Amino acid sequence: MSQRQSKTEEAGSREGERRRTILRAAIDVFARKGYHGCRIADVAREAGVAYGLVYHYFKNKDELLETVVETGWSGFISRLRTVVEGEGSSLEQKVRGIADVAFEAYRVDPRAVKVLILEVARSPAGTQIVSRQQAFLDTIRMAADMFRSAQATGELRADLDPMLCASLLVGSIELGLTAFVSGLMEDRSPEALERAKVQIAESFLHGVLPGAATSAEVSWKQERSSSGTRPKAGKRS
Amino acid sequence: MSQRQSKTEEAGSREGERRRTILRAAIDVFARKGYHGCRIADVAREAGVAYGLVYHYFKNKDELLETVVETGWSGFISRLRTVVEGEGSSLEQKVRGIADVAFEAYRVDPRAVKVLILEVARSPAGTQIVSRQQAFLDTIRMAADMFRSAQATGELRADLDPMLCASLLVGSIELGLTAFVSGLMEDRSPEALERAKVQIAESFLHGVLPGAATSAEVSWKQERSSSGTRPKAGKRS
Amino acid sequence: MSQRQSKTEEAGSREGERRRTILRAAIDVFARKGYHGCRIADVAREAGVAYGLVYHYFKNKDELLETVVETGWSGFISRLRTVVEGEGSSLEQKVRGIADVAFEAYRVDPRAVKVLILEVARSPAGTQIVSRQQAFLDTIRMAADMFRSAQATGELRADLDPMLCASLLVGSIELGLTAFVSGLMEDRSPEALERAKVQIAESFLHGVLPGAATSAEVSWKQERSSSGTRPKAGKRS
Amino acid sequence: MSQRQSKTEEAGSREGERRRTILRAAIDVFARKGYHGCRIADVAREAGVAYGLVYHYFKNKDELLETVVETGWSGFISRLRTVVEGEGSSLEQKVRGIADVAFEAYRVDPRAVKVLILEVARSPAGTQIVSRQQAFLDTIRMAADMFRSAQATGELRADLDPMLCASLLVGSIELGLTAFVSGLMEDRSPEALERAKVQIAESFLHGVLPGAATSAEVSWKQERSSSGTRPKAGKRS
DNA sequence: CATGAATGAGCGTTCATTCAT
DNA sequence: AATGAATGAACGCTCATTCAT
Repeated sequence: MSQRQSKTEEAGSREGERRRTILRAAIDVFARKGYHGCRIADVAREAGVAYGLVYHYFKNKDELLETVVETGWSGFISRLRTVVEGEGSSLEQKVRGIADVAFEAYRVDPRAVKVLILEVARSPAGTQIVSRQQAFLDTIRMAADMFRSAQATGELRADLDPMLCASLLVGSIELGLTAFVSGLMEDRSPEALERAKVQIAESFLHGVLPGAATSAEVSWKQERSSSGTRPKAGKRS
Repeated sequence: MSQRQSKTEEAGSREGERRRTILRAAIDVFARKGYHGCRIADVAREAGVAYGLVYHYFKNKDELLETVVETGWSGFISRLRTVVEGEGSSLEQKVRGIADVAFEAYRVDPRAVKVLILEVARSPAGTQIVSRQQAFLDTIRMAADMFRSAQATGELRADLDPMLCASLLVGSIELGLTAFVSGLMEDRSPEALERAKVQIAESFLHGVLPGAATSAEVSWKQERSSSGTRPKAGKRS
Repeated sequence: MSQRQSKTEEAGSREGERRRTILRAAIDVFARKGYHGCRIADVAREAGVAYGLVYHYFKNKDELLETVVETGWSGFISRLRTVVEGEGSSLEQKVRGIADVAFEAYRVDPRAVKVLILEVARSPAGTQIVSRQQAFLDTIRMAADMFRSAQATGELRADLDPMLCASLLVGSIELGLTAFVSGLMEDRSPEALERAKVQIAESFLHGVLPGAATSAEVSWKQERSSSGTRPKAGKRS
Repeated sequence: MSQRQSKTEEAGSREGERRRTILRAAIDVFARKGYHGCRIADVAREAGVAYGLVYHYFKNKDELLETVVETGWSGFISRLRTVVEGEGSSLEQKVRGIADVAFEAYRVDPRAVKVLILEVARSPAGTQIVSRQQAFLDTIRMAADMFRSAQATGELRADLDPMLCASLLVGSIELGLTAFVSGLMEDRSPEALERAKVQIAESFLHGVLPGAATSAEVSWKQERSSSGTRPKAGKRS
C-alpha cells in the first residue's frame, strides 16, 4: 500500500511467494493423493523446490495441512459469516447465499475444496488436531444458529431441529459438490454448476420453509421448464 | 439352530468366530483412530489375539479394510436395493425406506457406519481400490436411477436432475448421520434418531415432490407438535 | 532281514516312510528354491502332509537341512572312502573311482546333488553348523590324504601340493557337475555324462601324473575317436 | 591427480565416498555372515552410518548385493576379456593369464572374491536376478569360446569338449581359491598363493594340451625343486 | 535462504516354532 | 500320529524430521 516497503516487507513478500508456491503444491498433491498418501518429497517436487525448504516455511507435515485448511477455510468461513450475519436479508436469501459461496469456492479452486472436504470434513476424531475438526463443525453450528434465529422470527417452521436443518443444508451442498469432484456429474461446465446450485438451494428451501413456494421459485421453474436447450445460458451453445 | 451341526459347520463356525472377532476389532479400531491412524497391533490387541493371527485370516492391512467394507456395505446395499426395486411402492415410500435402512444400520452398528462413511465414501481416488470407491458411487447411482424412473411416471418434477436429487438425498442422510457420529447432536437417544430420520425424509420429499404436502405430513406435523413419544411411529418391526 | 519284525520296527518303518517323504520333499524344494528361499510350508505342501507334521519328525528347519545333508553325504562319503582306501588299487584307479562315485550320485539323484553343492559346499562360515561345513572340507581332506600317500609311493609328482591336488580334482568334478546342473551343458544324456566324467578324470590324471600318458589313455582316445557307445565303460555295477 | 577438481567432481567424490563406504561394509559383512545371514543394520553399523542412509544410496538390500556383484565382477570380467582376446598370445599364455587375473583379484580383495564365489557363482536359480546368475555363466562361456578357438588352431586336442574344459579350468581355480577362503590352506602367504596359481595352471595345461610338456614346465619344475624357501614340500617348517 | 544428505523411530509383513485338539 | 491355528520375534523398508554446509 505504501510507496516504499521496508526490507522486511520486501523479503516477506518474496518469502511469501515461496511459501505460497509450496502451499499451492501441497493443495494439489493432497487433492491428488490425499494427506496420508503423499510424502513431503512429493510436495517439494510439485513445488519445484528443495526437500528441506518445506521445513523452512512449515514446522512439519501436519502444520502444512493445517495451513492449507486454515487458509482455505478462513476465507470461506468469513464469506459465509458475512452472508449469515447479513442484516436485513431473509432466510431464503441467506440460504442461497451460502450455496453461492460454496459453489463459488469450488469454481475458483476445486482442488482446494476437495482437500477441505476430504481431509477436514471427515476423518477420525482421534487423529484430528482440534482446529481441523472444529472448522467443519463450526460451519454447521453457524448454520444452525442461523436456523435457530429464523425460527424465532417465524421464518422457519418451529417443528424442525435447527441443527438438523444445518446438517441437511451442508450435506446437500457437500455431496452436491462431491458429485462433481468424484466425476459422477459428467457435465462440469459453469452452467451445470450453476444449475446444480440452484436446484440444491431451491429444493432445500422448498423442503423446510413454511410456505408453499419460495419467492424465486417462479422464475426458477420458468427458466427450467421453458426450453430444453438452455436458451439463456448463452456461454457454450 | 439344529441340534447337531456337521463337523464342517462346527469348524467353520469356530474359525469364523475368530475371523469375526478380528473383523469386529478392526471396525472398532478403524472407527476410533481411522485406517491410517492405527496399527495392526492395535487391531490384534483389541481383538485379544496375537499379532500374527491377523495375518492368518487376512492377507494384509488393506484386505482387512476391504473386508470390513464389503461385509458392511453388501448388506446395506442389498437392503437398499430391496427398497428401491420394491414393486408397487411410491417414490415417497421408497425415499422413506432409504432413510429407514440408513438409520437402522446406524442404530445397529454406529461404528461400522462411521468406518464406511469415513474410509469408503471419501478418500483420494488414487489410493482407492476400485471396489471401495465404487461401492459408494453405486449407491448414489442406484438412487439416481430410482429418481429417473420416478420422473417417467410423473412422481418427480421433470425439471430436477436425478443425479443431483440422489446426491441431495444421500448427502442429507449422510451428514445427518455424521451429526450424530461427530457428536454434534447431543441427544443420541433412539427417539432423537427417529425424529432426525423423519425430518430428513420429509424435508427432502417436501423439497422435491410436485405436490404441496406429502401424505405423511399431517401425522408428522401432529406428532411433532403434540408429544415427544412418537405415538404413531409404528413402522419399526 | 528277519522274517518278522517287531511292532516297533513296523511302526518305525511306517513312520520312516513319512519321514522319508518329507525328506524327499525337502530335497526337491531346497534344490528348486534354496534353503533360504523356501518355507516349511513349501516342504509340507510338496510332501503332501500337514504343516505341523514336519516338526514331528524334525526339530526345526535347520535339522531338516542337516538331515538332508547327512543322509546324502554319508552315503557319498562312505562310497568315496571305499574307493580311496581300496587296497591294491593305483592312484589312477582311485581318481577314476572318485569321478565314478560323484557322477553316479548325480545320475541317481541330481537334485540331491544340487542341494549338497549349493547349500553345503559353500556358504558363509558363520552361519554354518559345524557338521555341514566340515562335511565338504572332509571330502577334500580325504582326497588330500590320498594324494599325500601317493606321493610317498611315487605315484604322484613330489612337487605338487597334495591339498591343492585335492582341490583341483574336487573343483573339476564339482564344476563339471555344475555345468550340468546349471544347464550350461545342453546334452544331459547318460552318454554325455559318461563322456564328461571320463574327460575330467583323464585330464586331471594327465595333468598331475608323472608319466606322459595314463594307462587308460590309449583306450580313452580310441573310444572318443571311434564310437559314441562306450564299448569299454564296463565299470558301472 | 589434478590440483583442482571441479565442484561436481568434489561433490561426486564426497557422495561417492559414502556410497563406497557402505559398499565396502556390505562386502565385508556379506563375506562374514552371508547375504541371508546379515541384516541391513549390520551393514550400517559396519559402515558407521545411520540405518536409513543405506536406503539413500541403494534401493533395497537386493540392489546392494547386485551392486557389490556388478562392481566386483565387471572389473574382473573386463580383465579376463583382455586376456582371452589377447591377439598373438598362445592358449598357454591365456590360461596362465586367467589364473593370474583370478589370483590377483583374490590377493587384492579376498573378501570380495569370497562374496562373488559364495553369493554369485551358486545359489538357487529361482531367487537369482538374471544378471547375477548370468555373470558367472558368462565367464565359463567366455572360456569355452577360447577353447573352441584353440581347437580350430590345433592348440587344443580335438577330442575334448570345450565347455567342459572351461568348467574344469574355472572349477580348478575356484576351488583352489576356496581352499584359501575356507582355511583349508594354512599358509596364505603371497608365496603360497603364487605357488598354488602356478600348480593349477600347469596341471590344467598338462592335462589338456596335446604335447607332453608345456613350454614353461621346465622352469616351473626347476623353480619348485630348487628354491630355498621350501626345499621340498616339507610342510610348514 | 536453500539444499539434500543423514538420522532413526515406526510399522507392515514374514515365517519359524509351539500348542491345543 | 496328525492337523493347522496361534504366537511373536525378527527384519526390510518408509518417511518425517534434523542438520551441516
